[in-house]
Amino acid sequence: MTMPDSAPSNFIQDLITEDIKTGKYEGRVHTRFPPEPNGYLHIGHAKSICLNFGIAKKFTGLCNLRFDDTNPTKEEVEYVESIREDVRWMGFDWEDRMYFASDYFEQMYQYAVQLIKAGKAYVCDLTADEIRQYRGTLTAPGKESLYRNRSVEESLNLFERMRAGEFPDGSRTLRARIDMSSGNINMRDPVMYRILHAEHHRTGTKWCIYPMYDYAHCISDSIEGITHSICTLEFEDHRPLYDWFLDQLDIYHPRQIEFARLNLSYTIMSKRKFIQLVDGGHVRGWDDPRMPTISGLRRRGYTPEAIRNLCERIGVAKRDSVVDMALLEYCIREDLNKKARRVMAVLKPLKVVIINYPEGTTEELDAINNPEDPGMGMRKVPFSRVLYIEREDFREAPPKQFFRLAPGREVRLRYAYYITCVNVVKDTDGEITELHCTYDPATRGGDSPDGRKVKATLHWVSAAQAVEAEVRLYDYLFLNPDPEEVEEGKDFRFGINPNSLETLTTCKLEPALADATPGERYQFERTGYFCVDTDSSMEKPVFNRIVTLKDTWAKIEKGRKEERS
RNA sequence: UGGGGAGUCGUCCAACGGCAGGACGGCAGACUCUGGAUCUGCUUAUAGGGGUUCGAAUCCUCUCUCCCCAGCCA
Repeated sequence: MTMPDSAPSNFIQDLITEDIKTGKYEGRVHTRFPPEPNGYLHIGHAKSICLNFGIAKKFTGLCNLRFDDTNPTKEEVEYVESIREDVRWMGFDWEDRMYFASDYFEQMYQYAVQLIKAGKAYVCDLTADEIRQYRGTLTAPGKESLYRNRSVEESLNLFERMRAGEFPDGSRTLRARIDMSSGNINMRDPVMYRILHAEHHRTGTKWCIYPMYDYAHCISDSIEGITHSICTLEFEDHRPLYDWFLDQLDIYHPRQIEFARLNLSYTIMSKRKFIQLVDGGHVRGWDDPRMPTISGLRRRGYTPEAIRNLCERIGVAKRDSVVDMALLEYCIREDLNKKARRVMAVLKPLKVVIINYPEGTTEELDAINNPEDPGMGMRKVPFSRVLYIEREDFREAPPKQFFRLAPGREVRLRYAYYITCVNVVKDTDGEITELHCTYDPATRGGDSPDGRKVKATLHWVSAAQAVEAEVRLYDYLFLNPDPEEVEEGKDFRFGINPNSLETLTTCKLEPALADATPGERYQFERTGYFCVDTDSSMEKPVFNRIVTLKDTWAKIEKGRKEERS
């Protein structure tokens, strides 16, 4: 795994460096990645993963994987499995340090008893509704619960019986006794434990009371000897509570540091909305290649290297920000440019007959597998009288700056010959069905001995040997860079891109692709990077377009279209 | 109108009292058997007003704007 030392520093590293200098935590650095196993990880989590594991590595410290599983009604083993897989795939190793907050339930219970004894916590019989009313508002202080001053003995007794299962869900809570008039609502006697007669994916039915995040998280960090507990901005005003519990308990006290979560243009990053996309049939599942989930990106063909690189490039700060999707695309192109084998594939085929090429003849031409890496070698590509080229590569009436094939024009077929279009064949509807071209035998391999130049080089596939395939072209899931920005009264689904998936079923691939296996990535020359989908089979290969190549001509055309409208 | 945060190129991140810099994007150009890659150049920013200072993005002050918080979710 590479995490170059050139990785730019950030304010968190600065704080840690300072802590090391002053001898806080004896110079140790120990972080954790603490997902709740209630859904699949997305690229926003990737930022946190890279940050936490990256910092540990940079300071030769450790990073734990810890599941924050304090809410049995939402959490499932299925998610812990997928999270483990995703973190591992991202290239990080927690070694033997995979923990669960639920591992610490007994200790948390004991600490809670301790807080009750110290008069710092009490059992409250208010209903959820009453608690809400008593909490006050953003501008008005709260009211103290009438149970706030009940005796330590009574609270102790009640808390014990809560654990024993004597009370129904929601009937009582354990609350911290802090300050109902605090400007910080989190400090208005927050709930520490609630009664939940629910089966937990790890502890089964052992518990019917479960700790709340604020109480569980700081204690988990403390138990694991975490030095720097890195979380997102919305927890900033929970920090006083984090500190309060640890101070009251007088136990080892990590430092919480908050950073801005990742947002990406043209996509969303919320579990709730992912579910709406999946349930609404807008995507095919959590691992749909259009989803910003790690599993979606993986299926799409993104590499861990590219995602890690993105995380490094975007930096870490406290300001809310939206990273341009173009940067993610840059990262995957950069990675795949070095690694992906080049191959020819015609997505939207147009038949070409080389009328002066002998019938029934096939020859093998040499092609380079990766011009960026000569070590990847060469391959043979069959050439014959009938070929396919890309429909887009021919224009009967070529516009200005269109260099590709047109009537009477000569272009190069990559690694093959120069050809000239001599005739356009159409059907009764006027649709072009095939092209007749002549080739120049002297240009075999793609160079002309007389030194004449052509302005375009086209990719092509020999018809007789072509492999048929399905190719899925993806576009952004949303039309607007900010999916939240929709018409008054409409929700984010109104902005879904209806054309985020285009399925092509008649694609022609060069025979080298016949035995491509799921997960393999290729560059289809001139069109983009593609990855063999998990739906793929020998009978019917399926490819996902990971990202297009930069396309100057497409940009020119797009510019013209916009000028006209 | 309570509390907590944040404001630097279009976007993201630097600059920690001393020439506002990098990356992506965009725009030009060079090169090219991928209109790819590569290379070169250009473009554009310190929210606003006061103050301190030889010197302010940075320190002080006032104002403005944006984000988060009223789950027995995390």
